[in-house]
Amino acid sequence: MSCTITLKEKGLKLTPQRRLILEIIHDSEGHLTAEEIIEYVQTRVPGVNKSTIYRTLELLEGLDCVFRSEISGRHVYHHAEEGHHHHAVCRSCGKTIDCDEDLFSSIERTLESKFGFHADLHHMVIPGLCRNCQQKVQPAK
Amino acid sequence: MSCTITLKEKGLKLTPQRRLILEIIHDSEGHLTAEEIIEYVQTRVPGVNKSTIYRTLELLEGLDCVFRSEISGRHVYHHAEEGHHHHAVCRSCGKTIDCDEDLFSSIERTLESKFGFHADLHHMVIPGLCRNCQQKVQPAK
DNA sequence: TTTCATGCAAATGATTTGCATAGTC
DNA sequence: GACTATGCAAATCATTTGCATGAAA
Repeated sequence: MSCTITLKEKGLKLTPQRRLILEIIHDSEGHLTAEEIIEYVQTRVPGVNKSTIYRTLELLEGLDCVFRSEISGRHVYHHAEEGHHHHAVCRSCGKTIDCDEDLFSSIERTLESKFGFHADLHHMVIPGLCRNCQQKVQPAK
Repeated sequence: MSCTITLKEKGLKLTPQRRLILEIIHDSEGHLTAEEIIEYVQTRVPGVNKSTIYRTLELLEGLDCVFRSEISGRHVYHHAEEGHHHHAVCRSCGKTIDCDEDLFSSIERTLESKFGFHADLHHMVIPGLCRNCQQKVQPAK
């Protein structure tokens, strides 16, 4: 993994905890919330502390090994090798659809030319309803 | 204000606190964070409690008197009469540019036809850099 | 005079931080 | 052995909640 090399180059240590966290993010397609990562880490190796995981994630983000974004205030991570892209997330079932990086590029161009605003639309989370959940009856509650 | 009528119709009470909060949201163009609203309310009437303000905002959202969205985990409100629209927010100076409601409509169409995904892109917050801040030298830190 | 709303204080929940100890290089 | 990383516990910070009191209708 390129990340382990990056760690070494920076004089940072490759601890078992960091290996494990890297491995988990690496093996998952799509994004993981910080909580999911904590859960998976602790399932495999009980006793690893939350703080360690948060600190590692912050570190890896700084090294551009993982990208971080936010879904309703929570941190969400995916590994950098996936490249930038967007997620359409179903608010009913949670299913995620990965979308192309340039989905928003026309909007970036519009904002640039209209307002001179340089938008960062690199890893958007798009809320909505997936095909299946649209078909379910939506109770008026 | 239509909101006060809505309150009465629902058998809800029009208290001074609610009046004030409505007035503040109404008088501001653009969005306000919950914290800003709390600050403005307490400047005008010291002693109004945070919980009251949060509860009122929640209530007003339920009545569709205000719209709520999120900027980096924080609640952000604007009054409903402005209609749906989007904000391009400069991450350097905080300046906000209001954008047209249908800025994202082509993306909505793309997601719909490609994946059958029904996106809710009603009140997006678009991070980026405004014209002025792009011109400032970006120190490498 | 009966709901509904407020204030207060305490709870929440994700994330962060200080500090002593332990592990990597 | 030096310096970094970890675990633990306590601190944050925005938001929420329970409950007794107070105010609209």
